[in-house]
Amino acid sequence: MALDTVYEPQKHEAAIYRLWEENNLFAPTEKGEPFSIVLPLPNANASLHIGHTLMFAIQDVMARYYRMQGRSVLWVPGADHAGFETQVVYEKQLAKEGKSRFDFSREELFEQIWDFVAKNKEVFASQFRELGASLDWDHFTFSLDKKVVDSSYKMFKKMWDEQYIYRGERLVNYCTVHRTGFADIEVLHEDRTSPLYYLKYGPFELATTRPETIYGDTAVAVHPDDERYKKLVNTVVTIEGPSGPFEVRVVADEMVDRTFGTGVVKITPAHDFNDYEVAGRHNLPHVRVINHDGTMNHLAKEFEGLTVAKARAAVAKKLDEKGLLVKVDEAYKNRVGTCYKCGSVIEPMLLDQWFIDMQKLAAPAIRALKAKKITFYPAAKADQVLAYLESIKDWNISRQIAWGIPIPAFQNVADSDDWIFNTEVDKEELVIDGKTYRRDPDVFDTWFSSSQWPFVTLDYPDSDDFKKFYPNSVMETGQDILYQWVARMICVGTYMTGEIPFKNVYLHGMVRSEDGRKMSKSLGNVINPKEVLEAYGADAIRMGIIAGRSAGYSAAYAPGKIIAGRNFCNKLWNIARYVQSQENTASGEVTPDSIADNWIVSRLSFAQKEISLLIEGFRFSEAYEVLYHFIWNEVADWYIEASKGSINTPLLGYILDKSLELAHPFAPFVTELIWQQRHTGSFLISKQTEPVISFSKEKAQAFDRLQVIVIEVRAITSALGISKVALEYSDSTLISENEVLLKQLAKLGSINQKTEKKGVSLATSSENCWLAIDDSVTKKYITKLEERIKSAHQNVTQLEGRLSNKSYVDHAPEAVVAQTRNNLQSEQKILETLQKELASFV
RNA sequence: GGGUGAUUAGCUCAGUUGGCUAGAGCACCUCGUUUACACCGAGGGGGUCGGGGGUUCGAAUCCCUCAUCACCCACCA
Repeated sequence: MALDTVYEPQKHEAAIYRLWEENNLFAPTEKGEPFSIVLPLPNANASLHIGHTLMFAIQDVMARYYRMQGRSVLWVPGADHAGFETQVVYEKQLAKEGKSRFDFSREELFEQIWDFVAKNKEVFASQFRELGASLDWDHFTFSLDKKVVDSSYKMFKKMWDEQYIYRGERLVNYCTVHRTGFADIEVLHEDRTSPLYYLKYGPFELATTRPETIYGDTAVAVHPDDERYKKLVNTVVTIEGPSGPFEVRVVADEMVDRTFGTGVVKITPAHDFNDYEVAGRHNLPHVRVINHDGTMNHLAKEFEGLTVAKARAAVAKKLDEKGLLVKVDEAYKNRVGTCYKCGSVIEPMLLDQWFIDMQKLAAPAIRALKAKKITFYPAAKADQVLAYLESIKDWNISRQIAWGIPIPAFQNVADSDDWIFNTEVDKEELVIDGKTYRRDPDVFDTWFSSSQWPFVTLDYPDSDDFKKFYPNSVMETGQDILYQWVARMICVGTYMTGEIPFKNVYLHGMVRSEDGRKMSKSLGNVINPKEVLEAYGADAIRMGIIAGRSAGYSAAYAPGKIIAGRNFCNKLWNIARYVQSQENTASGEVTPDSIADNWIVSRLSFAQKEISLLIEGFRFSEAYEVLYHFIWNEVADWYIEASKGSINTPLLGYILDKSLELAHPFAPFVTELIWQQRHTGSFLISKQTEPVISFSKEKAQAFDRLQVIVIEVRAITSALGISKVALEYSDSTLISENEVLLKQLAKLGSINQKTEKKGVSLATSSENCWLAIDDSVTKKYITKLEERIKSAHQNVTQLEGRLSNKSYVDHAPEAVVAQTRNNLQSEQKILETLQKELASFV
């Protein structure tokens, strides 16, 4: 069968994936040490982005590598309902139709989003396949699957019973546009310029960025040691406000910074996190003046119905009119919490929510981390997680949205403190013992379900899968969700199963745009992986995205590396074409014979060991480099070229097969495709790696020495612009025994044994040999020769300097010194030869 | 305000415990159609490893310091 000269991935990739899938080759094997990894579940609301490519490439390299090492590999695919995220995407669609989520009941909305997501799940599952991901599709889990919901309910119940969960009215980060609360970690803090208003406030003057919340003030705070205000502490003072006088208590609290403004703070417990805490310490009432939609309520008197921003300006104006506004610092800079989806200001809002006591939940996780039970790549991330968990605050898990897992809790309509656990969430009301209970309309934070991923996907607690594959071998994910996901999985996994959820965490950085900036739709610098995939193929994009990346670091998307990947596939393809064209004739035993044979087997042996070490050490980019170099520079450039002189067909076939094997984790499609042409009825994906055949070290080293001759001949002939030169030598068995090989590799005209030197000596080889070049041509060589002498001279001087340093000889390890001596000796010999050469010309 | 990281060739980046003359891909220059491959082959140019100081026989690598740029965390009204 004649193969195209250029490899076209588009023609073959889909068929190869189908072949794997139809033969059920992604499923874990019965035997073998388990290796398990769960895919960080992509959001079910969007298609693939370039970051996914990196994630898939790394994880698939591991899955395929360990599968070929005989491990029983389970790689679990999934999709996240991504509650809030997805609802926002869907709301945008509704907006295009002129509708809003508030036009529907939560049940109606849930149904609609369900249909919307079902379509998307199909789309991205097909995209995983296009990248060659060897995921076990039978284990596919969607975060709203029954088993995830059941597990979430079980966990909620356990936490409730064991008092890890409490319900309470707390100040919560709230987006008034999306009308839901968030966890602290979801809030984006932005630098903003906000006017700082200096107000006359009863007997005080104070600075505030929020004059509109004055209607919710229930105290004014000063520092306990502040002499200026000491007399007023614990008194009740009358404040003239925008709509008339009101009374507040003066409290002393350490929180107040005496140097800021006037050292006086108005306390609005219902709308500020600091003030809320002050109120807790001093037993102050909470007065809510802002509605959930971000407008002022009736307590704001004539400002009722205005948005916060409008009310702020209006109240300030009113205060000014009443002579209560002292001054305004327009250039005041502060940090403001914003909604990461719409950018609107997060309003601290008093809400009844479910919270997890994180100090309690994190304690076992902290112990596990301190005991170094989980290894992080990069290692420094372990300390970051630890620091995060040690200062963690309680986790608000209630979300006021439709798209998510309904919270299985019902409240007694007659007694607001009476809550019961019940999973009949399809009912709005339950009547139990004559008492009526109404369902909590909220849903869980998405991360509440996804934090269970390592065990819920394995059907914890009784399944064979769980027993075999938990804890997971590796958690590979983006460093951007270290806290949101990785930290929570460690907490939740340890809490539920009593064991850490995974042994290793490998974090990849972000794929930035070509200019090094963040990729974002608004900047218009997003790379669409689908286009790259279509242009270069999956193998190319996988290798290109892995190349030159190390754990935890973000790096720019580099198209040159994708092209290199594409070229590498073509190289493999053409190596195969060549080998197969030679194989038509003979078959026989695979044994290294010539020095080239032994050399390539020694290089193969080195590459196989090195690649293993690097992959197992999570150094994927370096493993890829070793592979690339072995196949391109050693197999193709040296061994195949050598084979054109004298060929060992069975060994050549073996080298090709082993190359395919080593490359398969990185370039699964092209390697399997070639494999299928060579070995019908067997699959490279499930081939088990065996040790490399044995070879003669002496012969391999002889080839090294032959290479030295070849390299110098090429350099001299290239510099002089001549070809087909005759090589002459005396007393060299290396040359006499390998004339054919040498002639082929160095493109020599002939090789002859002579007794007398006439021509240009080869300086770097220890063999006595020279190129028989005419005197008229050698003249041109003088300049080159002088350059070489200069550089050799520099090397000799440097090495002599090092060796004449007594401290170096005394202190450096013997091997290092010996190496230096060797280098000096060979450099001296080169210098000597070159100088003699020059002398003979002049 | 704290913390972490980065700065290596024109570009994008590697470089495990300090140790051969600091590497790769892309780009660049010269030559080349030879039994796979021009998505190619051979040869070549290009770096005082951000600046300064220190430790050491020896520093891209360890320490200090400065500069620039990222990112993360935090309750400054």
